[in-house]
Amino acid sequence: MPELPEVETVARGLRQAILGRRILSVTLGKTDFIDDPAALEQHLPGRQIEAVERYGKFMLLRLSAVHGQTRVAANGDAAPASLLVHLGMTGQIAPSPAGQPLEKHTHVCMLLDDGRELRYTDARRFGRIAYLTKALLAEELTGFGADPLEVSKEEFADRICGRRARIKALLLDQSVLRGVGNIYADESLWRAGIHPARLGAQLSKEQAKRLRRMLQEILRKAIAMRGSSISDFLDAEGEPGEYQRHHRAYGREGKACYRCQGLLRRAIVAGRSSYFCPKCQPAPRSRKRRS
DNA sequence: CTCGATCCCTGGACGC
DNA sequence: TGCGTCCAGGGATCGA
Repeated sequence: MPELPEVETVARGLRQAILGRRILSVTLGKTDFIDDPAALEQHLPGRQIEAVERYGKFMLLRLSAVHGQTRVAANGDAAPASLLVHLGMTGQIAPSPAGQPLEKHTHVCMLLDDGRELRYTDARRFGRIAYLTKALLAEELTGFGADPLEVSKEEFADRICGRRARIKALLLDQSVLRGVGNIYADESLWRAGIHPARLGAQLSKEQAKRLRRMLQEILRKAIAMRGSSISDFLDAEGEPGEYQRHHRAYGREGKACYRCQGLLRRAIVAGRSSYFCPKCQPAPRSRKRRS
């Protein structure tokens, strides 16, 4: 479940590990989650990894132009480009010595110029990998919402308070905020004392302000602790994160609330399991049937 | 605009 | 031990 903090952790690890390396060749396994597998094989070799960025839950490997190519394409094929990586639920990307046996579910291997291989593994293949030219990348990144760590309180309120969708759905909506997933949505709602089924429009300015502050605090702390490892998240060094120890809501159904000692509940909100404290996060007036 | 349902996929938990 | 079933969930898509 890599969300913003986990993706940020992986991106930082990759930055340390592979910046400046050149990709020599590409080997593919299953490719049904790759936009255009042939493009990877064709366009990655010869390019240098110049930067690793995070955009929401995406990672962006910025690739150099191809130099010394005898047949430089007129269609911009040799120009700088990017590799877009989304880890989905179970994606992992990390360098390992080229000789090392392949982990199960390894679907992309990029041989680097220092004898290592950058490998992508993904059991469920909910992830996504795409080779993108500058124009395609720009197109790909339109329609995303604000970065939750950067968003001002005014913009946050604007994006939330006018909406009739549930706050949980809004937090998960990547076109509202980019990078928040189920764990950090629930954690921030618990901290802010807001029920996940409250409508955006039902939040006061004060509540929106508090929610933003809690969300940012939690995301920063989670990044500092290298993310949450629930089932199988590992960073680019193959290490689990530590933030799961600080979860106050996610996965705590039936356990005592850290604030009021009441029992946490789980309900499906916006199609996702949502954990909350019925006492600290009072339910909205129900619009429909409900006991 | 917002909703729920469905699909993608595999591993792990659980019941019998 | 082993099988079947359910669940996890980010995102796309479709119909209501």
